Amino acid sequence: MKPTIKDIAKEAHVSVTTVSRVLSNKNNSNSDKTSKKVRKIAQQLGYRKNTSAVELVTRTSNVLAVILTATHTNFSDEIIAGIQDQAYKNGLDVIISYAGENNAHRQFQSIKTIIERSVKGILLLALELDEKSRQLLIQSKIPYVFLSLANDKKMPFISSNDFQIGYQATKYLIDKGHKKIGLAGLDDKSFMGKQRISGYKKALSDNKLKLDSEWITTGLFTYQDGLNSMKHYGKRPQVTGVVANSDLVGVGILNQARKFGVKVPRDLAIISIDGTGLCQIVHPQLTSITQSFYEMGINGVNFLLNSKEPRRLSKFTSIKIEEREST
Amino acid sequence: MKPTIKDIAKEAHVSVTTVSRVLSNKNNSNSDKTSKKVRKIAQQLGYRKNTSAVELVTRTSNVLAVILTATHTNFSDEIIAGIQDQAYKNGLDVIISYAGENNAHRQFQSIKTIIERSVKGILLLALELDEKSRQLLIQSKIPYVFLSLANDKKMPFISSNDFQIGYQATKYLIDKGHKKIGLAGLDDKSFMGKQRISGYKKALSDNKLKLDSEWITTGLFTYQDGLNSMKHYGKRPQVTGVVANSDLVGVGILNQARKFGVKVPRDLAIISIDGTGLCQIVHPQLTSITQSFYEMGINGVNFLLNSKEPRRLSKFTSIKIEEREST
DNA sequence: AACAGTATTGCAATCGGTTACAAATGGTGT
DNA sequence: ACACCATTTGTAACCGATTGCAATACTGTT
Repeated sequence: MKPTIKDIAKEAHVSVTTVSRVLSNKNNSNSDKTSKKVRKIAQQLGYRKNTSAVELVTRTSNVLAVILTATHTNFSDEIIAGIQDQAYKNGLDVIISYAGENNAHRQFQSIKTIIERSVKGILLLALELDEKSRQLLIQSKIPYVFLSLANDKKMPFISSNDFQIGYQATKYLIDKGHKKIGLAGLDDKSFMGKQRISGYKKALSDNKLKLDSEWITTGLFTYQDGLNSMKHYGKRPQVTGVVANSDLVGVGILNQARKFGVKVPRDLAIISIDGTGLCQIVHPQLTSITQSFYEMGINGVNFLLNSKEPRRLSKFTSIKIEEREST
Repeated sequence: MKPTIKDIAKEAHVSVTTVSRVLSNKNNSNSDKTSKKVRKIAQQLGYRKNTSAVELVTRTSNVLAVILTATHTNFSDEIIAGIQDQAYKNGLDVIISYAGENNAHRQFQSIKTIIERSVKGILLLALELDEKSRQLLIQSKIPYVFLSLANDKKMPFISSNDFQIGYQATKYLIDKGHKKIGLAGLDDKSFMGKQRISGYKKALSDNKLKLDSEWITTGLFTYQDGLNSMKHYGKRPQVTGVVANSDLVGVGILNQARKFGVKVPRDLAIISIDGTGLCQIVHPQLTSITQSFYEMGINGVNFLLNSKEPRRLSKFTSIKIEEREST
């Protein structure tokens, strides 16, 4: 049987109270001698705290939960790194749960499991919640924050400003002299997609450029969507520049362009949104609007730690343009 | 305050025992009428089980823990997908903890945290444990299994047969007519590295080919190691074929070769070990020894579920060669 | 030596569930 | 009406920690 504080208490001829105080570092009130003795015996017995018991009695837990989709958002690693680092600094543990992809049931299950562990906070990564899961989450009263995906439901989030992303990316190509600019691979049903489209349109109209709705291709930010977009633009592309809505889309466009014999950047300029490592290992390297994913993770944790009462939050992290070889 | 079974009991005019039985589906012994009533009230009150309490009293948990490094992450997604799917089928929850990269302290911390939650089993992904962490893990008596990384310490693992990987990859190039074959980017200190080197050497000697130790470059399976390896091989490469020890290494070699004006596969053939999606989105697409990562995840979970008493396991999952454009 | 004041320690209740065992209830056959 | 057994329900102990409060042990002062 695994040793408990009772065993230690017996061995050390003290009460469990004393053992508990020593082992949870309330050392302001125990003598050095006793502390040392208790710690030594705990060590000898190979004692491990039972977290369930602690959480039960203290009614708190020092765990942050991250929920993400399995959809291969290749930037989630960066966000998670930020979360982990910041959590670690604050003595918190992190547990991660994959909610399947677009599987409402699994999503619900995942959130339910998390809630039943009464974690300290929940970070939702690039996750679009269906209504039922959303109710569950709100009802739980556990602080939460969406990362990387904003939303229009008045739920707290930290993300890039997607209007700005759409605007800046487009503006960048305009400044390079392009007049026919595509926007590829985004989900025009999502809040994020709408924002980017608005930014894109605004940049065009601000510069007195007309827009052809054929230039916008929809999708779910995947590699395949990139290929499809390029096929749509054609061998003699109807656009001279394109804003790829994820790095994978960018690479897809790039590869299909190569197949078509369309030279990048000579015949087609590409600017890719995200700026993950992928941009640098393809050829030509992709110019990108780089998001501050790591920072999103950091900020997300900070927000949860300071939110005693549920409060509103809409925070944008910075974006920057990194020019590489595709423009 | 969050409702407990006591609240439900009061509301339903039954005892907590009854509520507990209903809500944990021991319905073999409760009347339908009571069950329905209890469930309805639980629903109304927005009741959520307190997992800590359950785990405390039952002394079990239905959680599997995954520990991984931040390092060679580009195949861990596949393994995790396998783990998740299989865990889900068995009604288990999965929590994931990143142990930092090569940070012994963080590794130890991570394992300690997991153990204190007394999970049902631990899956260690591509993780090389230092001695202290290893002791802790063994001492905990919790079933565990290493995935993707074999080891010589008599600890259970599921991985590919790295000797075979080294052998097959080399043999493949030999069959293509290559006589000077490099082995790039592996850690020759690790068990895995040693196995691959043995396989590589055996394939050469079986075919009466001599070996030049300059052809083996060491590293930690990173993109940068790929670049370095190619720089080492030179503009007029001393090898005509190379076995890249990870997809990232393969891409690194590819890109540096392009910079050198070395044409792949004409001047240099590349076969890459892992076979993740990356192989298909670079140009030319990389031929690969593809590992069964998803299957590793499945098998890992199954092993943990069947291991009442800690037992030995050395299981190899299948590998296959997928020919693409780089050879 | 007595006493106040402070530093340590221990008692016992508590967190929210589960479960062995006992008690109550209900149905059946005679 | 009663014995008998099966079904359903309840009582109370327990899991392993934390913590308010009371009890005890020390310390220095007069």
